[in-house]
Amino acid sequence: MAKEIRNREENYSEWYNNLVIKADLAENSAVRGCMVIKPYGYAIWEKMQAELDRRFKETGHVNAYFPLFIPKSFLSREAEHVEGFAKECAVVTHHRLMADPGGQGLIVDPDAKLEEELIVRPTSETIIWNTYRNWIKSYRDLPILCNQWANVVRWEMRTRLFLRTTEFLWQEGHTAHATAQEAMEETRRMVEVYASFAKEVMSLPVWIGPKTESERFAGAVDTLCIEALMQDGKALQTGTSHFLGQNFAKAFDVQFANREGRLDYVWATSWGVSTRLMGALIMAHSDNNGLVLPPKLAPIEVVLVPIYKGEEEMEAICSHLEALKVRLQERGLSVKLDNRDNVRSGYKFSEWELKGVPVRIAVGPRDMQNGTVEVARRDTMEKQVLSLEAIEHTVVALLKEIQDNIYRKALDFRNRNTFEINNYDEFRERIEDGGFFLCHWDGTAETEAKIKEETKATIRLIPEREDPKPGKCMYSGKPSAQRVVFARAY
RNA sequence: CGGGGUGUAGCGCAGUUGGCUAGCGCGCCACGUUCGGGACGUGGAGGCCGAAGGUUCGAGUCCUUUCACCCCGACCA
Repeated sequence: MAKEIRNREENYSEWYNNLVIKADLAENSAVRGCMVIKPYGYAIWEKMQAELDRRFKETGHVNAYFPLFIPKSFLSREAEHVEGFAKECAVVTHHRLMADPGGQGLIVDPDAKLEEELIVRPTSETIIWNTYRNWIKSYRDLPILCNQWANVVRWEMRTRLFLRTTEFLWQEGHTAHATAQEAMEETRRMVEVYASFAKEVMSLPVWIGPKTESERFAGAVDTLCIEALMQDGKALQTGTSHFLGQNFAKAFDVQFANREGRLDYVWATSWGVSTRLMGALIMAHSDNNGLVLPPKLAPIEVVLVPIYKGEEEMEAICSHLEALKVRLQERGLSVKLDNRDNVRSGYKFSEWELKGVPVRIAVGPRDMQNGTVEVARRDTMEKQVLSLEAIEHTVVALLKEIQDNIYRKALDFRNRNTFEINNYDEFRERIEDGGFFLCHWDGTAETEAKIKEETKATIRLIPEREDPKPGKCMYSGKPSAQRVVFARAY
């Protein structure tokens, strides 16, 4: 299936777009580069939010909320941060509209010009650190472990549903610590939270590791990330966790009295994942029949479809299914009984497959007689006729099996598409087919830039190995401490 | 911002060297027959042909301008 998709790589964008729209997840809005997340798509996001939030709380974090608007001067405080974000921001310059004196409509009231422009947040480090200054006086105030669920705006030149929209939803954690070590541990802890979330909830295998200097977040000392492989062979960064050192504390003058009574700057981290995760989910698991949702993220885990002739039979089967629905719900499952009488069952089958519902149970007159149901699983498209007895146990077990199987499938795909390459010519050739490439690199930004220029491949991360094996850079032949992960990326 | 493409019904499209009443499929509404993998028949509703200007007896079609969207780059979670 994956191969089928990759064979039409030139149409992958179209495939993805169509899938998103047909599966009723999202559409383009009237506003440039923004998207409308439709109810079915948003339900998936809510499930992600709930799972992530639970994990954040488990690791000692609390939620808070900071303003949407950031005074322009804040953004210019941290030099590298300016470089990274200044070029792509939405700016509020006025606070009032007025009727056009010359005709119809509204114009911006020229008298309502703001003294200092406000930036719609592209990320919240600056406004948060400006706030933290007031919260932190002593080591006793630390650590601060805040997260916020918010929307941010980045005026990217090119947009794509879920992957790169002008406005997107995300969570951003911002923590403050007394020591560098504590902050580094936090950075590590959160990237691990993302990785286990990806694996356990999204059924998505990811690589973990630090970025190279050139790929780092603007203003970070170190950026850890998770990277996943999509079915067209391209990599997707699905989460980041940054060790910010004392950069923002210095820029916003956030100092605290330590145990020895001396003033020191606070150590910081920030970490985030966004609605891009939805894009990853779609591109990693879907097949040509539509979405394939891991049960833990499926808004509907089980759909019940009656098969009938005539009103009488329909009523009998539907009331039978109502009872089954209750039985399944009592097991904590999210169940939909599709009792529409204006479409036929075959139509319903296709529609729920398109939406990625993991398990479908169909019941017709034959089943009514035999006390059976037809159970179909979305991941493999297999069907089997089972006894109605203890069906709820079977379904619960099946959902778990599907969750695991989707992961195994994605892991297998990634393993089959991860290559160790030593020769640059071979690399150039093989990169065209996509995948992750483990190669030696001399550690210089120049080599990294050359390779990117010549092949469009970037270093996604430096994988963490217990015993890194040294070698020679495939490009320059110079010594390399270990292999790094190259890929073409979204 | 560069290169390519597309704008005609809710969606997907056709529309000849300009020609008179703008079409098809899907969907929608009504009725009937159907119903174990995207049903069928009959009837019906739905369009300033992206926008503005021009050429012409006549423009969906030709010319100019403009806007929007999509794809490929640069930018990026």
